[in-house]
Amino acid sequence: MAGPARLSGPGGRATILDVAAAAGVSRQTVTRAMNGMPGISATTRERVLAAAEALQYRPSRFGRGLVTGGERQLGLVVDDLRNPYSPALAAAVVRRAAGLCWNVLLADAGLAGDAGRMLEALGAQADVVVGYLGGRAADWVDRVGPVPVVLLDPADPGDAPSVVLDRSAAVEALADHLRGVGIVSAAVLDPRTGPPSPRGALLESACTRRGIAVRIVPDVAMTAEGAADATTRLLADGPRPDAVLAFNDVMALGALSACRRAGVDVPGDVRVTGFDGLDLGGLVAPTLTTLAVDLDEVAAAALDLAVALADAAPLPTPQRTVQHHLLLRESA
Amino acid sequence: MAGPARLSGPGGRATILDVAAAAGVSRQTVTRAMNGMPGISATTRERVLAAAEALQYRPSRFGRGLVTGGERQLGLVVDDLRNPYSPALAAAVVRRAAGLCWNVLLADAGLAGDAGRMLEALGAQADVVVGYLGGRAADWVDRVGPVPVVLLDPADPGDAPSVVLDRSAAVEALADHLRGVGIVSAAVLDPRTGPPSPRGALLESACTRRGIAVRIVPDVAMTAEGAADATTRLLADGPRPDAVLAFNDVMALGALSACRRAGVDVPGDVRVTGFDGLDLGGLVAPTLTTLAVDLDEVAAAALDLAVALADAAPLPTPQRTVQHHLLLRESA
DNA sequence: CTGAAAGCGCTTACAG
DNA sequence: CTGAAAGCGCTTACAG
Repeated sequence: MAGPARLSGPGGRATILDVAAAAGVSRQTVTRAMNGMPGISATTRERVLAAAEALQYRPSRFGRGLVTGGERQLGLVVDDLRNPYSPALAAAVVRRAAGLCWNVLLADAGLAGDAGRMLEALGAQADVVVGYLGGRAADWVDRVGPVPVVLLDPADPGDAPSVVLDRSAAVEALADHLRGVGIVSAAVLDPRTGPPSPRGALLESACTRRGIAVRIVPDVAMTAEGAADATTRLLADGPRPDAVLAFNDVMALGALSACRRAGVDVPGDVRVTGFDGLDLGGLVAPTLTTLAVDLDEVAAAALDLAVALADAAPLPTPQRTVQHHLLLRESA
Repeated sequence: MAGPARLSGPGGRATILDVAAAAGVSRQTVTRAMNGMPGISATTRERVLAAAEALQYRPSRFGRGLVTGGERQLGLVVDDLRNPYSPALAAAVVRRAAGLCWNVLLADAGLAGDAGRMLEALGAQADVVVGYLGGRAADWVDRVGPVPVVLLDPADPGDAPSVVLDRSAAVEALADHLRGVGIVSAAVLDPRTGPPSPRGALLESACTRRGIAVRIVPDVAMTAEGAADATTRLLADGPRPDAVLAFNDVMALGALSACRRAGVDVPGDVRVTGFDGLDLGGLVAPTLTTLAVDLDEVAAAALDLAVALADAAPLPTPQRTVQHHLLLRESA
């Protein structure tokens, strides 16, 4: 061929009119062929499809969406996909969303070079944004624009639509258990600089009330290596605690490997616990005792709010609470 | 207020015209206010924004996209987000895509109730689809529609655009290493029923050529538990192999924990290896020796193809090859 | 600073 | 079986 006619779409892409012209039919005949609709002869269909193929025609999702309404899209913002908690949550959200025929647009606030721009882009394409917005939630909700936002585990929910995680009952249960097995001193591995994190404070209070001495170790990097280093120091210096309570499961895994390397038996010499309830904790030896949350429940609550917000339905209580629970395995 | 006027959008949602009417301005003044454009007085802007808020106005992404072109969207299909390999890949793709200002639509073929429908939905919203389509790749590419597809690690690439993973050099290096440390018999944990998987066949051939006896254990469930069970049986029955080569890292972790429970020292008594190179393998003790692939490289190759396909650029070689490499850690 | 017109690419009635 | 018309909700020139 001497080269196709000039194409009209953006970036020189073919539009339905180009295909119609190439096939010598009207645009609605092209629609019928492309969408497998009835009321078109087989030969016409073939001819149209061939023209579409030759022109590399791909229907515009915008043109089509404007007419059909299109599917709903959920923007999911996670913290850091390299921490296994994020993908576990994403998996639960994706599954639930698929059941509702929603698509999921995934963004990683930690990995994004420019989180603000990323949120704008997400807001432009999603009907609702759900996610961990961390400390800058207020700023970031603005960047999302007029699209409603569901906050996951916000530091301060205020009256914003959010899924609140309640860890207090699980922490109390853990403290009961620790006292029951004779723990008298515990160290808490906390990523927070300065005052303890909410989780750290919860652990400290629950243990202290039961006569367990608590030492909060601040500034621990939120990785397995960070927790391993901190644990190694803890085991080497001064009086050894008989329990190490980590901020999350990944950090608890670091604590476990530090104990193993130091020849410290878990749970014989030291007990170790995490937070989150990842499957990961069942793969190591000893298996990890942890304060778990059912992420399917979190996803269900988030989607529940998201659907209501997308429909602009009135939400008498824009918050859902999900409880953590104590998951006893081998390490404590 | 006695209740707002009837709204014109789908689902009774407000459109730009509703806001214009409520604020007593024209529609392009609403556009200016919503998008923070210049050439509008502060008071008018306030009035428009208030009307938009009252009406819960959210601009249609279709209306806007039709005019502006909108951002590119990549549909990413993964296998099963609960296997850590998928999120590791997704993280790499999301990061790379963010750099290109593409959004990522995430779908899980394993979790989806109806994978065919899911792929149609993805095809309708994405400019390119990238992913693991498994054995049914041919059928599924059809379901995606006219949108181009990049296959990740396809069983049979043919001449379809794809990122091919080449594991052969890494397998040879592993076999060299195993022979070097004196291994004489190895068991391969293979999920495949019937003939061995490509990975299994590669391992078998490389070991056999070096005089290492290989026993392929078929039908092993592709989970840590499945591999642990198979390993437990392997250690109990008959002559013990001195190496267990797992199909992937998660299965290798199962093999490790089975060894630990059986009191078998790794790597002293038995050596264990995996496939994939997940961070996970560095968190356990002993750390996992594995045949790793750089997922950033995979993501870069996939995005490279995706961009070219989205631009309908000619692709002389529609395939990119990424090599696995031997990552020696403690377990072998 | 504000508005009337045109048009983005598609599908949905409706006519023939 | 095929096509001419209308319209989805927005933004981009252009005019005032």
